[in-house]
Amino acid sequence: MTSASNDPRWLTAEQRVAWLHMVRVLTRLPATLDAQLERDAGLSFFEYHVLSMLSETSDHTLRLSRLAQLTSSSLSRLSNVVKRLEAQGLLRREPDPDDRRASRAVLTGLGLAAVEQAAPGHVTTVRDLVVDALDDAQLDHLRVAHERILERLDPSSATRPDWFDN
Amino acid sequence: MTSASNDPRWLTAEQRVAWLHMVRVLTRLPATLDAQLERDAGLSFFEYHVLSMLSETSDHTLRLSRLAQLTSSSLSRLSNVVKRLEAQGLLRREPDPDDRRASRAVLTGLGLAAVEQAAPGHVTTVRDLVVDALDDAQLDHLRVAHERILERLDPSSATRPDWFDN
DNA sequence: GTCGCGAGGTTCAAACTTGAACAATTTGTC
DNA sequence: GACAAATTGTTCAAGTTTGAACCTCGCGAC
Repeated sequence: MTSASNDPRWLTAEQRVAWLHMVRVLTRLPATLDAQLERDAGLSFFEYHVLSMLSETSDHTLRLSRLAQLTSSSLSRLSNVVKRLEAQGLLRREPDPDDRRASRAVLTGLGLAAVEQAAPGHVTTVRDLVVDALDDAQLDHLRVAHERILERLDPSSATRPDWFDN
Repeated sequence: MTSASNDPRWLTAEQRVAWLHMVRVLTRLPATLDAQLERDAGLSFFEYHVLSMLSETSDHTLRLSRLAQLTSSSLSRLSNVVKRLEAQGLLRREPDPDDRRASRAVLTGLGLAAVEQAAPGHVTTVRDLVVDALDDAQLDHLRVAHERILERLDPSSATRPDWFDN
C-alpha cells in the first residue's frame, strides 16, 4: 500500500497556496487595524469592537456574557477590558434587573462620542485594505466563503448580532 | 448640501455585511487554531508557524529578522518566543557568519519532530474549518480576494516566503 | 579611513491575556 | 420545595506581548 488509510489528507498545491494567503491576511490585517485605531483614537481593535457593539443596540446596553459572545472573547478578558473602559468613563456597569447574577454594560455619552470619532478613520482603513481592493463580485464571493467558514466555526451563530439581518 | 465632502464614505449594506462576517472569521479562526494546537501539541499557532517556516527551508535555517517578516511579528516578540523554543530544545540560535549583527535560528531534530507531529492534526483542523467548507471555485475566489488584500497590506511582499511560487 | 545613520537583536518594565478558582445566582429535576 | 448542576461574572497568579531604550555592527558619503 502506498499510504496508510488514517493519514490526514494533505492539502493539494492549490489548497495550500490559498491557505497560506489566508494565514498572512489573518495575521496582518488585525495588526494593521489595531495600529490605525491605536494611533488615531487610542483604542485597540478589541476595545473599539466592544464599544461598537454597544452602540448598535437600541438602548446602548448589553449583558457582559452576550458582549463576550459577540466579540468572541473570554468572559475573563471582557471583564478586564470593561473595567478599564469604565475607568475611562466610556461605559458603565449596572446590575441586570432580570437576573441578579448578571451585569449589563451601558455606553456613556463619552463612549458614544469616542466610537463616533474613531469610526471614520476605521472605515477608511477597512476600505483601503479590503472593500476597495475588491470589485462587487469579489466582495460577494468573499462574503459567501466567510459564511461557509462561519457555519463551521460557529454553528449556533452565537457570535452573530441580533440586528444582523441577512 | 447633504453631506460634507470630506465624509468618509460609509459602507453600503452589502459591504457592511461582508465586512462583519470577515471580522468574525478574523477573530474566531485564529482562536480555534490556537486551541487545537495547544491542546494536541502544546504549541501556540505562532510557535507552530515559526517552526513550520523553518521546516520549509532547505537547511532549516532562517535569520531572525527574516523569520519576523515571515510571521508578521515584531522582532521583540520573536526574540522572546525563540528564546523559549530554544529552551525547549526545538531550535537553536547561532551567529550568522555573513553578518555579525545577525543571528540565525536553526530547527533541531526535536523541533522537526514536533512540527511533524503537530502537522496532521493542524491540517485536519484547517480542512474542517476552511478547505472542506468550500468547493474548488469558492476556495479559488477566496485566494484571489486574499491576493488583492495582501497587495494592500504588504505591497512589497516581504511576508511572502521565497519558496512560495505562484 | 571615519563619521553618522540605519539594520539586527536583546532586554526591561508596563500592559494585557489566560486559565483556574471562587462566589453568587438561577434552572431543572425529583 | 430542595439539591445538583449550570450560568454569570470577578479575581489572582502566571505567562505573553508591546514599545522604548540600548548595544553592536554594516554601509555609504565624504
